Amino acid sequence: MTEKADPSPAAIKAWARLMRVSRQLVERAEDALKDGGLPPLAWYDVLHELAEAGEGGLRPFQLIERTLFAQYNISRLLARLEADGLVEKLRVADDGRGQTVRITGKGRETRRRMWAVYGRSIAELVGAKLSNDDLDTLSALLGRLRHPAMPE
Amino acid sequence: MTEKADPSPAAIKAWARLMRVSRQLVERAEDALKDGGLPPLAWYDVLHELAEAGEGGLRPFQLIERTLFAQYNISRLLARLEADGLVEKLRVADDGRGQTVRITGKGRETRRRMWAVYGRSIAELVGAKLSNDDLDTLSALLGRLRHPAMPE
DNA sequence: CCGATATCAATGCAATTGCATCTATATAGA
DNA sequence: TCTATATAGATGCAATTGCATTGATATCGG
Repeated sequence: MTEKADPSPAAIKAWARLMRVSRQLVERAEDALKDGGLPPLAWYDVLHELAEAGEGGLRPFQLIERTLFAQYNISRLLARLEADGLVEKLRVADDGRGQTVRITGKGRETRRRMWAVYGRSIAELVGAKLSNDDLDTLSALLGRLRHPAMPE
Repeated sequence: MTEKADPSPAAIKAWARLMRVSRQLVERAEDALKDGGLPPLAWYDVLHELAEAGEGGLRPFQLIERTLFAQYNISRLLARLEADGLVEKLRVADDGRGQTVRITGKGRETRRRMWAVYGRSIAELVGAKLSNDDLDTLSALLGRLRHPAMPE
């Protein structure tokens, strides 16, 4: 019976805050990267996943699962990263359709330089605003908003 | 001395959740609107502000303050809204540079139809996942992440 | 083995975004 | 008043996004 109910005021407020705050924070993190002459956040997300994945690399569709970017978006983002020499694409033996994407040394270096700025943004924008207990509470609440069957 | 510190694990986790969850939720709300043959969320944001503003309307720069959209973005969004007959632009007497933007009847109607879908998304994606107490806690925590000197 | 269907990834094209700049009016200061 | 600067908003152009589709290989059912 709660199927089509209008949202409660509390839900609307939480939604509005979530939308507004997340946009603000993204914008500020992006600005910090730009000011540092560094690539946008999206590049970091991909480089981060690839760095975690190690030498084995990842298939593009695995990046899609992990980052939530659209397929065409990953396809073109990888093309740009490759053009910049930050990743390399390798034919994969057992699947003629696909490829494996691996981060390069230059890619790791770029990721490190981005993290110096990005990590600082996170520390300032979030770490400095809430105690660790509050941060954990926030993480837990946000975790309950994830779509079912989402990793991490 | 905490100036340039790296972010704590708790901060990183909260940041990651915030980025991921907010993107997921936006995407799902956008999808719901699309499925209903309705305009994107950005239109709702503007129509909502204009509806709240009433007959007096708002100046574009006021919309920029309220919605956080970039100036060029508002400029073109308003052009599209006007082309669709959802808003109208009025010369304003005491400032020859500017204009006042007012929502039309059709604009109000569109906003209503969007809310039927958008509100339901909020109810499902947020209202159904957390108790009102938890929603209030979430709002409070997010509120502490706002950039200083931000409205609502 | 064969055709039907599913999956992986790329891409043409339209719409939107971002950046830098531009026009026009307003305001401040000499 | 006249010039310099600031503010409001629009816009040309490049980059990115979104959508739909395509090409290529894999897999499944018979």
